[in-house]
Amino acid sequence: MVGNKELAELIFPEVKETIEDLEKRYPDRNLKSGAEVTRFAPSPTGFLHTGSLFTSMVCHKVAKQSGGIFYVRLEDTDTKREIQGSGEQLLDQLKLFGIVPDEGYLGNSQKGDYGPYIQSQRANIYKVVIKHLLEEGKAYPDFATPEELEEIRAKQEANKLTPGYYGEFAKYRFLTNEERKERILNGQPYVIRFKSNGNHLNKIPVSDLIRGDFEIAENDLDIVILKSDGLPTYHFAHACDDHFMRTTTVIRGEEWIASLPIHVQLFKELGWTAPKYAHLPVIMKIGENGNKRKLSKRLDAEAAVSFFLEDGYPSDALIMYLMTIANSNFEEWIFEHKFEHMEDFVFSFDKMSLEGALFDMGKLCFFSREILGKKTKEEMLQMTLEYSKKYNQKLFDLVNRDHEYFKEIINIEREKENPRKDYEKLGGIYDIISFFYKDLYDAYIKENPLVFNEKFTLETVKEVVSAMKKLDLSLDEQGWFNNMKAIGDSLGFSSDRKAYKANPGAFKGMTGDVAEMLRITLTTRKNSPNLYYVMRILGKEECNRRIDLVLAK
RNA sequence: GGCCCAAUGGAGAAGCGGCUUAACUCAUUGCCCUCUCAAGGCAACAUUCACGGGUUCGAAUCCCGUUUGGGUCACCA
Repeated sequence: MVGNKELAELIFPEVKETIEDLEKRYPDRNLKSGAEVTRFAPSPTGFLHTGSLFTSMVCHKVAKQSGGIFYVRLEDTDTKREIQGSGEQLLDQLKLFGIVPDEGYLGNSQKGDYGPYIQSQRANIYKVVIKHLLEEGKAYPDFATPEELEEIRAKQEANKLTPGYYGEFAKYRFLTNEERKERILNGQPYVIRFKSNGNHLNKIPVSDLIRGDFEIAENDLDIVILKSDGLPTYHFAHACDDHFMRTTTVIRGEEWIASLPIHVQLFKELGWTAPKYAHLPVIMKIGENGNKRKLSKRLDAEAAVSFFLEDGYPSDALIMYLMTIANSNFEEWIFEHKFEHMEDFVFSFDKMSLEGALFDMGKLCFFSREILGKKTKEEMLQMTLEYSKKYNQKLFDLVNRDHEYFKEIINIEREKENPRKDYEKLGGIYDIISFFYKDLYDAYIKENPLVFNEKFTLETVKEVVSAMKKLDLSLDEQGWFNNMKAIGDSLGFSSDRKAYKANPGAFKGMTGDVAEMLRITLTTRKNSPNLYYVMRILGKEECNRRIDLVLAK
């Protein structure tokens, strides 16, 4: 007669520790009441997803605002999908968004008393727990081959039964320990499954911080807890790790709701208190078929956090945008606080929408312009340098020609009450400011025709532009403008808007038309920063040189 | 298909039985101001809350059904 203990010993002869040992090694955290311990638990399977950033932001926020702990745990149990180095990159990118773990996996190192924080290094911990389960008869080795599993599934489908390894279909759960021992001794491969005592006809109450209370069918599947490679599955690792790492609140995507019965059961059978759960809605996008679907890394550029980094959206803009999705009252709050100190905002789960929001690029751009507009010229220089060095060589070289010149340009109508907001991302700066640089302007003029308002003949344009050479740049802005108005008037361009509107036929145009011609001449574009400052930066000589260039065309 | 969740404008949403002729923000459109933008100011944009029933003196709010959308059913997480 082979007992459970003997079987457990046969499977895990090297495991000497007990659950009690683990409980002692990982004692309750000594935190003030109300302090939440949260975790972000990514798999090193690729780059940081926007949805993961969203989740980690919420985890981080909840821990920080409660005086708790936020840690990162690397879930690298799927060795087949693992991408080398992606764990480090995940942490690097998180950091760019101000999400820095208090403990756990830090990329190149680990920190904290509840580690290791990399699941593949926790194999012995899982084995201790599984050995215990084996001893209690709550787990068993399963020798089913993929073919057998497929057979079971086919049979279930043919009979319109729920697919899965459960009840009578869980054929190896009925083996005697003798039979198990024999197969193991024969070297037959196996996994360890949890022996479910649930019935899917029973409803169990579950609780979610966002969705409230509801009922789900009890789990009756004998789920795999230890794969044949000796590593645990997500469900089991979740129970063990979040128990021994003393997580108070598990915050994860809503795709996990369906497996909640498994987790509830695992915690119950292990005799542990389950953590609180918050299942976050997923960020969506309208798909090709017109329906909503999850942001897809393969289909949607904005699904990868690197996309925003590469284009140079400021990290706080993305975080602010994500927070508006997370908490509906955040927007009003951040407006009141003039887009500053968002760390003071108090997040709450019940202000969270239950439905997945559509990713709104336009709104992100709004936040981005707002934030970039508030930076000082020094900050802009630093940010642009930092960004372009990594992602935009062309811009990097341009800025490095002359830092002071760049600051002068970028500072036009900045650092005032209502600053300009025409930079929506750092990556867009090059196109907006390149005309300031003589060689780039010349190169452009050489290759491209300037497009003036077709209302006016080329002769008119030349007449006006040429007259602009007389503009006095030593005047202040108002004086300069009056100067331009006067010149315009003398050429038949009304400086009196009302007079012009009352009798448009009496004039060639308005001062606005004059300004536009000059602007296009000097900047090649219809839109540019404040013309007065543009001209001051360019200097009288360069302005006139450009005018002559255009006149000669 | 089974199970679970959800449904307010172009988007994010407030709303928790009477204070709602549905807040706020983005977007869009018009007007004012204006050298272009930006900013600012003023308007417009859901006569109605997916639909149908019910409860109630009273429903976007509660209940039921329908529809639609999302999630999930692995030795992936």
